[in-house]
Amino acid sequence: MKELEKNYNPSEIEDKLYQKWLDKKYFHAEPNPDKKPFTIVMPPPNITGKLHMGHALDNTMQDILTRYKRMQGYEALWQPGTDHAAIATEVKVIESLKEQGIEKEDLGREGFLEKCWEWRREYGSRIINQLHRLGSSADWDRERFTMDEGCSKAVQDVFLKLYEKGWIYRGSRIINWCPVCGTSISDAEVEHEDQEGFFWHINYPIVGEEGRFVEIATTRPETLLGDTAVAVNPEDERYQDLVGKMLKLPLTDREIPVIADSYVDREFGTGCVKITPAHDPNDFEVGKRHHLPEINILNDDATICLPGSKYDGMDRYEARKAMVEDLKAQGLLVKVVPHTHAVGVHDRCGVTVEPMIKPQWFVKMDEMIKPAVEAVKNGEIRLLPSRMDKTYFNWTDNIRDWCISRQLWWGHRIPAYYCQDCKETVVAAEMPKVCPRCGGTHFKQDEDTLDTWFSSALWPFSTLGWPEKTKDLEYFYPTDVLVTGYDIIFFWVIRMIFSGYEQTGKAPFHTVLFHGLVRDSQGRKMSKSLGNGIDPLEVIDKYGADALRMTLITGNAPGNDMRFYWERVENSRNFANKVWNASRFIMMNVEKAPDTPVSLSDLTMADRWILSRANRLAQEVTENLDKFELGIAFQKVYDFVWEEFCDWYIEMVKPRLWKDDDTTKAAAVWTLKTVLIQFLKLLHPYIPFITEEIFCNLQEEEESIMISSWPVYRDDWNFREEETAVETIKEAVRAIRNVRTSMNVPPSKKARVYVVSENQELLDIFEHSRLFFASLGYASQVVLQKDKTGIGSDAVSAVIPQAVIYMPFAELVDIAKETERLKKEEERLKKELARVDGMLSNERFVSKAPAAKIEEEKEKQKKYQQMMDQVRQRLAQLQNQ
RNA sequence: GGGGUCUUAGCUCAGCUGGGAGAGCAUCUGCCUUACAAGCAGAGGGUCACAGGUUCGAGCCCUGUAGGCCCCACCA
Repeated sequence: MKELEKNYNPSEIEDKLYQKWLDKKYFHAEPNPDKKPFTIVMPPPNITGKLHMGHALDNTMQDILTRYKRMQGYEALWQPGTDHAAIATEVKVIESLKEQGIEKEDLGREGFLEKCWEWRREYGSRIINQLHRLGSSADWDRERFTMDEGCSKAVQDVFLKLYEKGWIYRGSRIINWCPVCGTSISDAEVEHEDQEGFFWHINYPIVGEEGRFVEIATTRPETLLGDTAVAVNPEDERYQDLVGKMLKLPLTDREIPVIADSYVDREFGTGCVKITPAHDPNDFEVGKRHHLPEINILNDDATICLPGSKYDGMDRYEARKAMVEDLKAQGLLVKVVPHTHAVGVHDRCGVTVEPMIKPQWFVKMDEMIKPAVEAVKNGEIRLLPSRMDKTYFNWTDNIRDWCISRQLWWGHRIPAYYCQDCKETVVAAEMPKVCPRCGGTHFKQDEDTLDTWFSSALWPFSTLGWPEKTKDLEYFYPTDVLVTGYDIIFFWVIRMIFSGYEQTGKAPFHTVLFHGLVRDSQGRKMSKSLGNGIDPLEVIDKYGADALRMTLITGNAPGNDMRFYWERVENSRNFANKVWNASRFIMMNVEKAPDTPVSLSDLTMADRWILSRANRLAQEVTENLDKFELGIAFQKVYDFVWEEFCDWYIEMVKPRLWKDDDTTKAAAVWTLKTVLIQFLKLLHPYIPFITEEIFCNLQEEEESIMISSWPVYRDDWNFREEETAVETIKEAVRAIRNVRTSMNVPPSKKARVYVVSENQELLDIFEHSRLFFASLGYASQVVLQKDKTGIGSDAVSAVIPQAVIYMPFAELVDIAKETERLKKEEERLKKELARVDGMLSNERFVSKAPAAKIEEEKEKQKKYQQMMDQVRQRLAQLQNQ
């Protein structure tokens, strides 16, 4: 047994303990037929990432669940890894190359990829090391990477399978194009933000009808160059005669038809819509319906592409300006109206995306999504909090095909090969030798790579060895819980679910536990641009990982965002210190009864009380954890440790430890140690470091708390009577302290305390607790009796249920003050009685409420009435003085 | 336009299936009591946004109103 430092100092022990856990391989999981598996797959952080509060929260939650299950005897696997993060990594590498004056293209594909791998080798594990600091008990021996050999094989297999099935196809469709990143992106990667812009009203002259125009309104005048029609609603009387006529497209020499399509809203704008099939998703659909030509007017960098035109080569916004000027000059600009509208921007770079028609690869979603919808509907997969269901279905109900090709180099290359002789497409694991159509032997692989999320979608099973039928896969899959932020439900969660069903025939997990965002103290999102981010590592340095973990897990309901306050970290640190000092106290006293055998029958009332409380605590905490109520479970242990154990039990036990000849000393020591170990175990998943440090200093039988057994409820530790008895004593002590404080009696001044009650059982309770009741109640002597014999009329009193407590403070008694105090008590009791009486005299309550509830209220009525009688007696007494 | 969510003590938030309003911080008053001043003992402070409804009983369930936040969405 080691003596502990006075204050808990996390930095001294955390690294040492983490290293011990690693050395002992406690985090490692292997298929074990004697145990049940429990699996969590870690959302793979980007290799470009740096640990932020979101990661800290996410991983703390996963660690809590993993450690809990491990202690419960499960073969607990927390599967870690990192994500190649295609765009983010390319951007980083390109940046670092630029600093050296090198362009991506200079290196060529191979050269550039080599740089990416180099970058990954250098920085890719940084975030993993940061996760170590948190105490994460993931199985690092199994660390995976979305572009490692196995995961890449999984990606390729899935691609080939879906292609064969016809669910992956290549097509020229309208997609979102990021002109800065130079790649297509999926719908999910487009963020809509309201921007203040204008509505430009433009007149298109009607061919052959001099002086007659059709007025259209647009927010993007530059797209006019790609117009191939103007549409009106077929029901719109105003424009009936126009349908079929031709219009002269301004600034060009083209003529375009007026068509009728019900897509047009008669009420909005002028009721005439310019149709640009190549640069607007709606117009694209309209164009398909009416077989309109699609004219692409943009280059990949969003400059105008219209050879021969004066606008050719201009930036899109420059061209807009120039064209508006020209229209004005020609008298075709009718008016300009300010207009706020939603603009799609790329979520990575914030640049306005351009819808464009490009040949891309897509995943057909309509069939594949079905089992994923069904699974959440029938509860096979449970989303927590359950309100996430709506968000989920909103997406699945409106799902569109998924654009999976990216014009990037860093990523899984699409396994499609084009015959250079006949343009035949061959999708295969390797480059084909001979073209099945023309017999040609020259092939070129598709230049594109896959959306990063395509590989993330396979993460729960690709990390376990799929598509091979590995032992790991068989044992650990399906995984159990997925813990992640609600912000990636569309990107990742849904895609894992449909991929899991499609590829493995099973749900990848049965529960998804969502958490919210960690915001700053003003409720703002933490962001680089605001500079308001708080570095979790800084928190760990200052207050310890345990304090950070507690802060992140408490004071917030599941799935809700939370604010980060340093004050809350301090409170967490204080709790850690409290646990530390309680343990210190116990260690300082254990040798007072070393190795004395103790049986339950040796325990005193107080011992049984705290043991019983600790017993039920374990039961409740287990229930809460099983329901994934991590914060509630922790709060319960927190309250137990601080209030019941430290503020009450330790104080109760002190006189027994100080007294040399106390016969119950061994029982006290045993109880202290037993309850301490009990709650250390309950706390360990939350605060792994401090609990391990204490546990190892406290005992020698077990080498680590993290592989010790989780407390279970035991019938022989259930002592209801003692619990009630101690509650009575606590009430009496509180009453005494209250009286003393209101009279300004200093703690140093002890007083004789009389407990007067006609109830012998009650007196017995006080008899049994004489020793600690005296110390907690600042009593020089405790006198128990059935009447007021020997108590001066000038003693102060406090009424508790079924008893009155008297303290002779003759010289301190202020009759007026005493009366005031009792009047206040009378008022309180009056209110209580009025409430109870009101309920019980309500016929409808008595006839309809459950019997137990009625009985409960009757008991209360009795208790309050009895206390009221005592208070009034006492008041009468005072008045006679 | 659709959906979600929030409105509870000065601040930040809990409050599980409806049965006497809670925590931390802050404030006030005493205490360096031999584990802890990162502590101990006490105190003050709330028409649970508003209006209806269901119920014996509503912070909790239903409807509506106001305000805040978020997500989704092809009104040019």
